Amino acid sequence: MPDIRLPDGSVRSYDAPLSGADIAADIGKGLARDALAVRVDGELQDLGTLIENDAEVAIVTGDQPDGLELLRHDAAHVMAEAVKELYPKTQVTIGPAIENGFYYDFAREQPFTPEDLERIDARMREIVVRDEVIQREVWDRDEAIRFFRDQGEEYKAEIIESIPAGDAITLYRQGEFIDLCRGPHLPSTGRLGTAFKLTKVAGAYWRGDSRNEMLQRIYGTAWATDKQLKLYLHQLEEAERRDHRRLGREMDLFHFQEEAPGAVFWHPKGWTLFLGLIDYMRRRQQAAGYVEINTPDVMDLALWKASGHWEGFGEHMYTTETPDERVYALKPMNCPGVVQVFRHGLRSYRELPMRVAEFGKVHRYEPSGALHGLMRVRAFTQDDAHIFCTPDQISEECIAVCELILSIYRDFGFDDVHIKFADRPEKRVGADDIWDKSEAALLAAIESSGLEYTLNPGEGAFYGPKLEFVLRDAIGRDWQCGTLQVDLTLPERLDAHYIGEDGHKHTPVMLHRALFGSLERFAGILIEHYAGRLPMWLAPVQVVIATITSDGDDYAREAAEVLRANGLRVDLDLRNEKINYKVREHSLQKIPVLIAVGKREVEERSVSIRRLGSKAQESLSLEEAARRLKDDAERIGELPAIAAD
RNA sequence: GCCCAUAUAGCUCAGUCGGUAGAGCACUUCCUUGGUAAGGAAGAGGUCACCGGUUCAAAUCCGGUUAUGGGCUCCA
Repeated sequence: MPDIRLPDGSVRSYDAPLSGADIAADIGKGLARDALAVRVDGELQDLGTLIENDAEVAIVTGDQPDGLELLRHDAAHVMAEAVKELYPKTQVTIGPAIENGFYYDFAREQPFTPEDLERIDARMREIVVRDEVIQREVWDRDEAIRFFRDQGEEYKAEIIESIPAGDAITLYRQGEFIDLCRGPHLPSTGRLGTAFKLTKVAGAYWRGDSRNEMLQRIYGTAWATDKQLKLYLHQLEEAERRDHRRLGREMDLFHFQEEAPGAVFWHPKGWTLFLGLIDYMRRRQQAAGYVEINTPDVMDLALWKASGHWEGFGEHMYTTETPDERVYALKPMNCPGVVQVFRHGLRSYRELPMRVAEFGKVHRYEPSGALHGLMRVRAFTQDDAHIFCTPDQISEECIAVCELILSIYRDFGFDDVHIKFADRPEKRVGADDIWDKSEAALLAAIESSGLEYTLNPGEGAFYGPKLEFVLRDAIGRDWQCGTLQVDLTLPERLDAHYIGEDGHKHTPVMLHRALFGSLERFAGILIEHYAGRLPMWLAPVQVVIATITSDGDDYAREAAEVLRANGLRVDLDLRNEKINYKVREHSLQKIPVLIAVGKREVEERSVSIRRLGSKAQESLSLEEAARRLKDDAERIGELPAIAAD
């Protein structure tokens, strides 16, 4: 005779076991209609599962995160059912819910075409209308394997085989379609509703292993209501508008061309942004006690053999062919070069910690399919630094780096940075006890800094564990930017030492860190983050002075000189065009400040200022304007005033 | 690297059944001197990514290469 406690604290007593569906119906008609599943004592279950004892029960609907996830998972099942109906020879594999939607991986010889997607979409809607009951069944493992084998579903059989013998297997049946699934599921296909859309076909390796065959993955998005779906699709379109590749073209920042895949041609405006970032980072590093060096781009391959990079990444390194017998390599990393500077002459413990920065341009032959605008290139500039220190200093230095990174990110308006702790990978150098030490040191640092982080097991660098600072692009793709790595191995391999207090040689600890990570990538992220509307201090052109009639030309030139003398980046627009035209053009170019100069301004020695995103005009004397704009341009860390177009 | 798709003027895109290429914007020149998101006219601009094949004839059909896009794998 269960007493059911509901989320609002109320208790309902029933004199017989009943299901979540019964409870929902008892509470109200609307809830009965919207109910997707039920949470019993915290555990998500099918709506039809009988509740026999006292329990805390919450009815799950599509407007809750876990309800939405169920909906998406069911969308994957319904898609698989549709595909099996339309293309019976296709094998199904796995199909989970993901952020914003779902996918299902299919094995089929012929590729799915966009027309196929339309057919599948239409069939899915039929299955929703059919409102097939979704039933949970418990099967014997071996029987389940036999069943799927008989159906020609080798992949499903393989999945079940990897489940320990003796475990019960749950299958879910909807109409003619039966799929292996842990569940829970919606009570029937009708609950899926119509707020879904198939978005794309892509390749994906079976079990995520590139040695395996490639399956066809169909992606879709699914929501609780049509309104939410529409909103999401609209957001996607908006995000496309801020794609850095598109803005890079529109704003004349950079380009790529076929002769140099994965390498950037920076145009004057883009390079101004790039230099602005370096300039900013130099100041931050100087303030944080770093020195800066520069090391050769091309060095003898022997150096990378010693470091271990050649062994691990030789396939991704550029090497030279010269009249020399020696083979040189284009640097894919800065660390070996930095170590050469450190080990040049004797170092004392008194010099530690020694924080050595380098804006190093590195070349890596990345797989062709990995290239992606500025985010993933084959030639990029790291704001790299290596901190040589004693074991005692690790923790303090790591904490300082974390604080520096986050402080810098805040200056650009990134306040929700994902931090991941990546520990030892399978392919690595260095003894396990060394790894124990460096992992513990990095972990202690992140713990004591109080930052939240997630684990990324086995994803560390080959020489040490790392923290990854992850930022997100316009359409939600994550990119690693900053990184901090503890390395107890490379200094030894590259023969770096210092003389300790005891007068003996010791091997220093080396911390590798990059804050932006790749200048190219960070610039790309920034462009998307600001939707091209860079804050004044970063904007390649900060002010455009536009004349209204040619009578203003001389005064406009003079005004430009005054502003430039105040350190501002100013363009002049003296063209024989109407002011409306000029306003439109420079607004589209996302110039932060537009100054119009007409008869009135010439007479009053004033300027009329219009800021990006606002229609308001402000009239100031030239001197006052110069003072204020200079102030604005020097103000770092404040978001630009972004108004909708 | 793997799967799928795409490649036409600086940009965005048309181009039917295979018959030697078109628009808008941008650009140049001229007219217009206009007060806050597109003033008017004229002109110039293309080895249809590249290589090969089929054909009397290829932007169009076929094969290959390269690059790009979306994913997967990888990312010192």
